[in-house]
Amino acid sequence: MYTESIENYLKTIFEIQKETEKVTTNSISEKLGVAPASVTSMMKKLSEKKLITHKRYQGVKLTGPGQKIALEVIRHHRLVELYLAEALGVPWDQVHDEAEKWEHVLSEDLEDRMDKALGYPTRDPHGSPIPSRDGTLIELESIPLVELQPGQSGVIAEVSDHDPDLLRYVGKMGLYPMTRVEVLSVEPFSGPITIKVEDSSHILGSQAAQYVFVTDVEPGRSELT
Amino acid sequence: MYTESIENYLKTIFEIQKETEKVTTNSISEKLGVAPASVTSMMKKLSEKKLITHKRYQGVKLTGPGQKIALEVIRHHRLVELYLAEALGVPWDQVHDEAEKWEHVLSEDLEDRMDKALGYPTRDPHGSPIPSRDGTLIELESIPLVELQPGQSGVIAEVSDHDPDLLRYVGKMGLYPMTRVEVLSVEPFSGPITIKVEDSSHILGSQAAQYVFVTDVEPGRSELT
DNA sequence: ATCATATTTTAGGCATGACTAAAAATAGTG
DNA sequence: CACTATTTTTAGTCATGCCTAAAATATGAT
Repeated sequence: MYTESIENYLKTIFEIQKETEKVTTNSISEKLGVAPASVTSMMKKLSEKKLITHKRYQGVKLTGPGQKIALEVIRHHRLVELYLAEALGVPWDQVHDEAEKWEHVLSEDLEDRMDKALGYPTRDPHGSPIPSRDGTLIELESIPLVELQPGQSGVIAEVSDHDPDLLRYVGKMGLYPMTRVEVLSVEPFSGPITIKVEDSSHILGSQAAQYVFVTDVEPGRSELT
Repeated sequence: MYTESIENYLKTIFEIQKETEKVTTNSISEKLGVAPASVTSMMKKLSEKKLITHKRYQGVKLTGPGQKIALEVIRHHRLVELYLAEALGVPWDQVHDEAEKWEHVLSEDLEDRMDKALGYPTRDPHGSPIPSRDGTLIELESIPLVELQPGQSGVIAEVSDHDPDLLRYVGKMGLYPMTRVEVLSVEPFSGPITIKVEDSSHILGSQAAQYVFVTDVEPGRSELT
């Protein structure tokens, strides 16, 4: 078993790897909230354990075993998030912080029991895919809501869970995964967009619309008029 | 917030205090599985934080605040045990070990949610009382099953959860809390006893019978014949 | 009461994982 | 290409919580 700290580093590296190709010391430092020097010394340790490869000044990359562990932690995290939401009614803006703690103390047995109780789910409350037990992660093709043209509509695939305030904000509009949303208008110069969700319309800041991802994009009604 | 280590020490001191009056360095050392010297240095730290009083070579005692924290940890532990058993079907011999980890990461919010989901319970799966949120613990009057005379019967109040093997052993006989058990015979020289649980009889070692506690003791049928 | 034994404490170390400050390597700009 | 700014690493510290070995204190038997 690895320490909580190691699990967090591996998870963080995996998440950065997913969006920026090159995983730098600074990016890990920022995301994890530790000093860059602390990252370097941990990278040395992870290299020795063959969980990452690390060329001095050149960033890091997870090895097979390293990625396996990262995915296990992420599986724990997302299963717990969903469990807390479904079984205990924890609001979706709170499940992330709780899962950050639980992910490290979840036994394999309890993982299985939760998985079963939830009916072997594939998505967490924010729409992120839950890795399978053998470490397979199926990413859903999706684009940021902010990129949709007026008249286009899409189905919410995923909402970034990095900020509870954002989740509460978009949650109030009903922007949950699986919900269809139509873009009515887009203000220029990265201005707000007007959207329609379940027959009521809302104004959404472009910043927030960057963190809401949609799939299944269709031309929408305005194309037909 | 206190460290996991501090929480474990306080919980352990509370548990020893409950059964032996004087809490010695060695008893803490054994129960916690750490060297006596480690205990001494932790006692120094807990004294400075006013969580215990400590006279050199004279044992320790929890202060009010120290006991409060101990009871919070125990409340977490027992609530989690019951939750795991009820909600996820974890067998009663496994809940203790899982709860040892969960008790330290349970937020107040989740504590409340579990408490509510369970219907504000007062006993964990082993029959131990769950302290209330304000730190009140109601001990049930009970005596070891081994002290019952042939013919007497009682209701299982509590089974020690210190050994999973014991729990599996007595569980197979149906010796769960709230179950009535009758002592049919007692072999001399601390020999095994014969018991009747739900119309089937079993032989129980005296060692095990020491860890099963009963209440509501009645003379039983053999007194009437 | 004394002396051996058991208990507890002190002293000194070690691993983990964080930090700051300073040095080294890289990247960007004229 | 040189020079500055940024990034990364090294060096040295620190707190936590554990350890062993040795010293101090307490306990119990004669």
